[in-house]
Amino acid sequence: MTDIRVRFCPSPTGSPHVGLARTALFNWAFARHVGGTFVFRIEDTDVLRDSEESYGLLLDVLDWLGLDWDEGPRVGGSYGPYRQSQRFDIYADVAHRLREAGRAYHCYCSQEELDERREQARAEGRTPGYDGHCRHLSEEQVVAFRNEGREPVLRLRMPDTPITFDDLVRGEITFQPEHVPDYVLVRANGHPLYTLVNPVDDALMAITHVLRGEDLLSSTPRQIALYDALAAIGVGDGTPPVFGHLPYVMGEGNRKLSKRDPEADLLLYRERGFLPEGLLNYLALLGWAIAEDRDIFTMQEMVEAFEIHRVNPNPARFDLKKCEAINGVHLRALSVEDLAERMVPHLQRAGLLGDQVSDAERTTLLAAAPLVGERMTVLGEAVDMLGFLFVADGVFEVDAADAAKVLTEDGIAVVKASRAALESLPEWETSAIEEALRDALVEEMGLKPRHAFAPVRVAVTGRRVSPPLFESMELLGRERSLRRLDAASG
RNA sequence: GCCCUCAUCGUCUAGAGGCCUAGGACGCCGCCCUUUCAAGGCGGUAGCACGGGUUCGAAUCCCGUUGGGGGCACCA
Repeated sequence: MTDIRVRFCPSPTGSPHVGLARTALFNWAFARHVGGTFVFRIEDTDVLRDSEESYGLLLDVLDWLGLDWDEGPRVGGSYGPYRQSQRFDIYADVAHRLREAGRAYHCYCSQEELDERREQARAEGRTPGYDGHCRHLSEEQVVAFRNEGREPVLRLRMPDTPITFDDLVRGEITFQPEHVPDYVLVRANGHPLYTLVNPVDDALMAITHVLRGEDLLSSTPRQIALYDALAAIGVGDGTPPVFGHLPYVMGEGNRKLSKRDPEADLLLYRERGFLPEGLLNYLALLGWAIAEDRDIFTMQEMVEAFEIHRVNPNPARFDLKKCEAINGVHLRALSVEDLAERMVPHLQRAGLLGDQVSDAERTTLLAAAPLVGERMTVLGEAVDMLGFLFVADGVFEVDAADAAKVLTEDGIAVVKASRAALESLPEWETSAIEEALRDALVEEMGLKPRHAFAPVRVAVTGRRVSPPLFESMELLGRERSLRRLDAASG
């Protein structure tokens, strides 16, 4: 084995989902760990379901996650093109030669006939797969079918021997020939199927290792058989890739996380402000562990440690809570500058910042970042937490429910007292503010701290839950803070 | 129905025959810290699906059962 080549080959349908990201991650980590080549191929042979928008999203999301590829769209490579929609002539040629060589044959059975025989087989307790009906048609039969106007599909002639392979995560697996019937490579309308194009491109692109979801496990013997047939016509060397079937990522209940599952939409995670490194770290935990007592790591650390045979074969439930917790750890590890920078798009989307961030706003953001960093699990939470700093006074509103709870008659008295204590403060900074408020509210009014500061907090930040109060007031500035105290008193 | 596959706390996992009185993490509960909320610290809760073997010894190996998942397409 010289050059290790792995591929990630999604179909551009719908919105990218987390299962896809996990597969991409494991392929990527494997390739990087062994110093191999990571190929990104687009399997867009399904004209009905594939979309250009989806294709764009795929690139977008991989970029966001930082899973870079060595060959594929945009970067090219010597095995291109990397979009299967641009390779139809290759498949047509391969299909033709497969038939010439007798490794595949035309099948004229109609859908109805197939269904009928399948039902019958099922009823009789036999394996319901294709029965090899058209395996050995005579010239006359073919002519007769043609005359009926039938268009044939192309089927691979499967060997009548068991097929065994050594799965990287599951060990040795054997399929008996009666359970892998001759299957369709090319539709009657001439369109090649996944079952043909996927192995053909793997062979043509010299892929050595295939890591994919366990849903493809039972199609593996078919692909191995095709590899052999392909070698017979000079495509590839007949050595099938080594397969490794990754466990499912399950959703609520005990179902595979499907594209329709809202929890599965990767774009949603980006919108909510998950960090790519946080999401990836969590995804890596679904079937793999870096060490006995550790689950936080960087992608670089993952690459160094990733061993495919250490992947656990059992399906994993996606746990949003844990995903958030892991993300929170990564978020807290960010530098102040980095965190501030990453919050910007979320604040912009909420309309709290404009397209151009002013120097003053940036300064505020930098000062606020350490206050909120340890309070967030995803970046999107910055909107609620920092809104009070960036919203114009005219637009600022106190949360009604919080006001009702805290800005009672007593509460308003507290607000008024704090206003009085603060208005002539010589220096507007955190410790001075704290000292003044403690003197006025805790010492003089005899309030417990928690009761003393709650009304002030609501008046100034609009909520009972906020970043630390005194720091927040310093950031807000004297003028705006006093105005809000006034507004709450009135 | 047949084939394939999986099986450790609620969840993700560590465990490659003795290091296991089964470890870690999330969650949950309690305490500490505390201007709110968090973060942090400390402690607690909870698991080897079942039954047979093999072995001096099994969470670990074998067989079976049960349960889950996937497949048996002109989907991927």
